[in-house]
Amino acid sequence: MNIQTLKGFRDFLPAAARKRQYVINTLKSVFESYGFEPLETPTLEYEEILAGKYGQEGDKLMYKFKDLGERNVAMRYDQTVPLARVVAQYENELPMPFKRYQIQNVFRADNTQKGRFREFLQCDADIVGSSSPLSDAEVIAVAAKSLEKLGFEKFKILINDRAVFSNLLADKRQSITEKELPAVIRAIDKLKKIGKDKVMEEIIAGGIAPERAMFIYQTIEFQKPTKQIREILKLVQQYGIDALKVKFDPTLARGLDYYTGLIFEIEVEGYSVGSVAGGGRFDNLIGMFADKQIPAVGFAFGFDRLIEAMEELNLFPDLTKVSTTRVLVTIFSGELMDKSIELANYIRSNNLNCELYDNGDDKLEKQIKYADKKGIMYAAIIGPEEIEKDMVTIKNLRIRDQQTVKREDLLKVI
RNA sequence: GUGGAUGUAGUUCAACAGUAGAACGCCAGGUUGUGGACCUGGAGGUCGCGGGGGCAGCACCCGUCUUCCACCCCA
Repeated sequence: MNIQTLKGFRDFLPAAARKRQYVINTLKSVFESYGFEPLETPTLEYEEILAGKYGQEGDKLMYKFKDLGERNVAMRYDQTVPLARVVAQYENELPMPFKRYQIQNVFRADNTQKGRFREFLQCDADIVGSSSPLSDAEVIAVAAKSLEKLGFEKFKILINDRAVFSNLLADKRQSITEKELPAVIRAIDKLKKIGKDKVMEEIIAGGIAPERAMFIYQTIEFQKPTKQIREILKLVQQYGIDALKVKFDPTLARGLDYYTGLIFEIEVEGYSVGSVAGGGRFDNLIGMFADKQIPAVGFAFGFDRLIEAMEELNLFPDLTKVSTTRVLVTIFSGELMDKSIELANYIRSNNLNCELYDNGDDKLEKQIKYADKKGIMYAAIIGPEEIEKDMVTIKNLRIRDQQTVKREDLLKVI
């Protein structure tokens, strides 16, 4: 038997898991401060719910199988389609607008690569049922405030309006068809990565004549902000986001086909791998299960990139390197074990995380080594000397210092 | 799905076709009441897996899987 994790799946050992939870908790607190509420949906859905919602590629990458009841099921592929299902299924029970955040794993049977896994965490926040620009501004603000809360100082919010692209359709001179548009958008989306020339090549390769491709490209490049965008820009500032951080970028495209209005991406200065968040308005998507269209706007954090960027910029507080255990109570000997158990209970009853070493036969040296390795701040020792005086020795492993105190005074020390 | 690399001790890596090694980590002792240093000793390897040619394979050939990187696509 090979002991290993499945391709594209990961373990998170305590040090890494703590960091992830720190980020998750921070995001939750910001989301909730704006009135977003948690939503959880099942890992498995009926296949027909998910099938065909993500295009050809998506169908290929979806984990699908038959369960023991012979039902055709598929694993959560993103959080937007389940959201649409929930909105349709509980339409009358949910407050509208429905503001929810969702932080769950999604599964894609994609080939692995740097920063790409088969199970990964998505952090979405969306507002369903509002077409107000205030909602557009709010999701941008929530994303920006989240980053600030995590310690990011320098980042850039690029925003654009998909209308820029749909206007191309209306423009007779370019005679671009609805069918050609997604490919053009995908090509332009790569601008930063591959440069203008390659983008032109790709548009042309998609079957559009060179002059026409150039015309399309230039039309986009010199677009002015739409009225919607100007409105949103203004509101975002009122939400307390530094205007210098927000920039209109007509060449911002975002690959996903379903965006209808606002689109935005956030790039962190000093982290070049890519954007850490992205989102936009998708007024025609939620309605795929309901009997009517319901507008929506939202965004998602690329969780792994967020972690990576924080790592590179050193934004994790020391806390995340430290054990959640505050005190390790050592056991001096089997005979004195009772005293240690009692002490551990006492510390715990005072709301401090306290761990009792679980083998009284181990040497004190080994017990303290354990505490040190685990990053525990204090070690408590109760031996014959302490018992005689009815005291306890508390050792600070950080500053290599220790003192012997009365039990009542213990809490003042730690 | 396509292409390129990769796999040897817990970890990071060595080893000309001819007896598998180092560093760090781990364990024990030095130090039977005290962690990060030091000294001494020790344990630990189906050389990813399967096949092939060869007197002989960790090394060569084929297949397969893993991991990594890129493309496609995407977060």
